[in-house]
Amino acid sequence: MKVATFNVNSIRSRLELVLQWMQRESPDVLCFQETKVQDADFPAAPFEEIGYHIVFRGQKAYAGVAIASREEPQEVVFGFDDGGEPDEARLIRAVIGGIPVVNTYVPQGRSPDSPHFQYKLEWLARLRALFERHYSPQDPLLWMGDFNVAPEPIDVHDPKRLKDHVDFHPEARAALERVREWGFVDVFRLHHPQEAEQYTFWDYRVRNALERKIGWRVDHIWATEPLARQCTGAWIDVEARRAERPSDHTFLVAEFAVD
DNA sequence: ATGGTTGCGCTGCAA
Repeated sequence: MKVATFNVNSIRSRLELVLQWMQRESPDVLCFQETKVQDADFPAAPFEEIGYHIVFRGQKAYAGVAIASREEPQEVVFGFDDGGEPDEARLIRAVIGGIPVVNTYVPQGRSPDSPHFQYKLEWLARLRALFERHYSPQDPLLWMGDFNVAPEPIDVHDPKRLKDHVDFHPEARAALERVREWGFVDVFRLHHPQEAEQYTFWDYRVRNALERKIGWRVDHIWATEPLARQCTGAWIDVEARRAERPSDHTFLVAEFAVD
């Protein structure tokens, strides 16, 4: 099973890039974030035409998530079910080919002194509680998406300078670590331990960021142990960031030896 | 690089 995640930064602006990538790479599951479109305007037909099911939940202008899959997704649920703000445009879960998949667009947080940053920290705590409620670390489970956190110093281009950035803040890293402790393995790091300058996001505002290696590894594919043991490889498709009208993120891919 | 770019949807906001 081949799975991938991509923050598209508008599914409508990135439609051709995405469809071409899918036809070339033929993933079984592809999770999207920042689709930036309300459900009534989501371009579902093009995905169906190339042989994929697509489920999505979005809103006007910001956020929005979707999952494309070869097999029909089962048990599709949007948002949190803990009685708080469901935040449906940031969280989709489903069971695909018998494996539960959770796709998240974790809130960015804007700045460390902002209420939005507190919301981000709470959001990650709520997500751990959701994993505790619905899943077991002893069973196969995939968590993938834009986590908006670079876990370790090796995952950013300048860890000293970026320590107060919301995507590399000690509190954000600790909040993500709390979720990881529940029972996840970062399958990219599993296959590329200590490999530096492996990024999935480069800010549009930084000129020649890709060439200058000014990036962040904030998109992730994490699996529970029994599934991680079956992971045969993981990689970042840097070429897709060199496309004509690229997203500011790129595709992260992983393969598993399961049917 | 306390600058810069992109997308949405119409004016400035989010990232």
